[in-house]
Amino acid sequence: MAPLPINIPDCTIFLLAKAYQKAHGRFKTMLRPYELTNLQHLVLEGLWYRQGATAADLGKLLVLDKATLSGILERMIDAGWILKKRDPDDKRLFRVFTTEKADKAKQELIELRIKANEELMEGFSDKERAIFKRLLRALT
Amino acid sequence: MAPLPINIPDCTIFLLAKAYQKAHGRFKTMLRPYELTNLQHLVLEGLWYRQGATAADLGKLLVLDKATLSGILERMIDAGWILKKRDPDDKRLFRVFTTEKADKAKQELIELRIKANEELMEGFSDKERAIFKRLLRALT
DNA sequence: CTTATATAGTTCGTATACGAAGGATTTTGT
DNA sequence: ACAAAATCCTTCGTATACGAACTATATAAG
Repeated sequence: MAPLPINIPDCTIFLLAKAYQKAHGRFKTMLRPYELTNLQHLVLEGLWYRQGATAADLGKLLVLDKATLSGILERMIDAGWILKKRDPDDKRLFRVFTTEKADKAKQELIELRIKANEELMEGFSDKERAIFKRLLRALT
Repeated sequence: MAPLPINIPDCTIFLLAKAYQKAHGRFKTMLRPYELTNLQHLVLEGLWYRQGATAADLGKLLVLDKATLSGILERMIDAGWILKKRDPDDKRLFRVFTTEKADKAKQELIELRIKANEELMEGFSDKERAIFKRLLRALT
């Protein structure tokens, strides 16, 4: 019954955490020249997909806590990546838009993410990539 | 050449982040009654595996930044889970040990992690579990 | 045996994460 | 119409993360 010996490297949650940690770290490094963090990049992609989304919309789309998003958006406004505009019809919410600065880097930033994904799975066959994505999706 | 339309849910890095986020959140909830965080639990398992490890050892074993570990160990000492003892032969380092409080909960805590892993992959077949772990391991 | 270098930890600064509480505003139920 | 409930967002508290600078100690080099 004793689940010993303990084998941490065999724990799937641990493996998942470490795979994420590594992928995150690599993309973070790639983003450094742009002075963007991973989440800030994600928010930009979300906005290019849904320009004018509210913070709540972004939270749902990107699966981010609204408290987390609040700080991220603030820093992105300070850095000139995005703009917030109060919705005149519902003064509780505001809508978020990318700035020209962001849009100028759009192609480059999207290609960067694609490249990061490619590098992440460069050792995987097409079949493995498909399985991996399917299993990850099943966990979300 | 234009990589549009953007499809965030198809980005493997995003899927990995969200799968991790969910698994992490679920285990966090399971740990709440013990007043332990995910990383604190991980440190305990690391110590049960390598009692008397130095912070540097733990950092290597658990793939944690030493700066991160520093704060975690401090809070665990305050909560009475672990102890630090200076190494008499090398006064730069100290060795970390679990306390009786931790050891009393050992079986329960290890079983909890096993249960969390089981729940995480309950929808996967044995074959899928093996593939998933193999692919995750390949990323680390 | 000193100086140069390497290693162990801490501390600082910045950026997530997220539960919980709070303020503003809108919608609902009667 | 109006109090109650729901929604949007901010703020606070705590816990990661991690690069960089710093202190203390140990080891290597000449």
